[in-house]
Amino acid sequence: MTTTAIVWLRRDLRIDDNPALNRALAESERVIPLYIHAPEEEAPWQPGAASCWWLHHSLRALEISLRRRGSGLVIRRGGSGTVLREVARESGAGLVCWNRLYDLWAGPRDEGIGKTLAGAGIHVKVHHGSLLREPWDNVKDDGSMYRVFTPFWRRYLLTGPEEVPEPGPAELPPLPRGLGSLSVEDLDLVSRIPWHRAFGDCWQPGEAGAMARLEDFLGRSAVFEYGRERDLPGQDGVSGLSAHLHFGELSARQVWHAVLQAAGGSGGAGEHGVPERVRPFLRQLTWRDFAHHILHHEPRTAEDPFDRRYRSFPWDENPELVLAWQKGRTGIPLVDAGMRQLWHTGWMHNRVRMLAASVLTKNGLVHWLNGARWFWDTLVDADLANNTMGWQWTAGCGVDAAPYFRVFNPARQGERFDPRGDYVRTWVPELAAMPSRHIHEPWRAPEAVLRQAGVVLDEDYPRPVLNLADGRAEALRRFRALG
DNA sequence: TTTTGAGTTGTTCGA
DNA sequence: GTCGAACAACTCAAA
Repeated sequence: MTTTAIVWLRRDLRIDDNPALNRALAESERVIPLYIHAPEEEAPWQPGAASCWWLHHSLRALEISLRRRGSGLVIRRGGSGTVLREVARESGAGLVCWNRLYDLWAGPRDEGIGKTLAGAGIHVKVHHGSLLREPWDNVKDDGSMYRVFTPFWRRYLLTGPEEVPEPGPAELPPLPRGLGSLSVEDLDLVSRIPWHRAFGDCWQPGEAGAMARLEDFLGRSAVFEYGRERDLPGQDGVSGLSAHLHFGELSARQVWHAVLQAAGGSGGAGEHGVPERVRPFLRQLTWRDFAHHILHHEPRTAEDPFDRRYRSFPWDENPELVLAWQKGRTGIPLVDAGMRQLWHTGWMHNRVRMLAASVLTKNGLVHWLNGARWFWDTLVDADLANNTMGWQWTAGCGVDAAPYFRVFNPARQGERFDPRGDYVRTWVPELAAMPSRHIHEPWRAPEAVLRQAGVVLDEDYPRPVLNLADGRAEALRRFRALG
């Protein structure tokens, strides 16, 4: 029996259902939970500012709960391979366990580190802990990847059940004495510019916060209304678990099984193991697996259109539009509401993400990567697989993408999904007194209505900085020319 | 082997 | 006001 094992924690910042941690505990007497800060290894997609804020708080939460169980968290900085060898040497560890990451930079890096450690006589165990299934497990009969979601999802239903989560330890062995560690603060993750000051009111990073959110989502039965409510940004109809899932504060498996349990389903093999009333939500959860499936099989798509024809698409440079879009000053209320919610809370409702992306790429003809990079920096749930898939879907160049002619109309979207204007009123307070009929198109409102609402266009709130109809027509021309 | 039908998230136009 | 058609091309699995 190996006496000391290192658990290399990355984006599995939890104690429950952590296969690497359980493995280390099963095979050794002493266990060292280790976090290595090496953002430069993640280039060119180093964590953005909002992600770093989340990471800071998540690490603190993890450290506290590890200590409560009798252990602690060792934090180091430097090349991951080097630090792992150092800590192994200092502690005499003969085993390193981790849960797999799927990012393009992580695969080769981890494989290299695994070989180096093995060469130094250290055992390595790699586990599956982030997705419902490994990206290579849910493939077509001929072994190739899926390009359409529905068949991918159908296969989940037919070939379930999903793995059951493993309970985590109630107690942990103490850390070996004398192991040096940085503090979370030393990592300097939180920007000195306090633009994230409201994040703490919205989010509780860490395993306990993740569990509380899941329990709330299930407890108030929102999961059963998800099919209807998830599209309404002014309502509390979604789970809000995205960032928790990204950092692995809870696993997709835990969510899957908790939902099934709440629905009283067996979760057994065959489609009927998944009750109808939780299918809409579990289907969305499976989209996360699908995004990782795509990026695993086509890693180039983080920056290159999945549909290669789009490489020659004539995007426009439009820095003024990009700036207005980022600041939530486009003059299109629903888009501005979303962009301000993003800036303020580090998160945006998915319905509005699609609209904001559609306006930037299809009305504004700006390359989707401009939007993807902004989201990357400002979203607390920024995830390369999800972000890439979402932006390429909207731009029309991705897997199972929106057809080029599907261009969202912000006013129509507002009527359908924010009919009373609640969401706009919350995030664009200068329009709060506008009547619902006109709130999504203030530039078309009669003078008297504007006056009554106390809105002076271009002073209190801008007119649209782009002509939606012209942009749409031009986009359709260019997309058609591509075919 | 070939055919067929369906496929996350939409809008506009004309009858 | 409501309704269907048009706006492509391609993937996938079942027949």
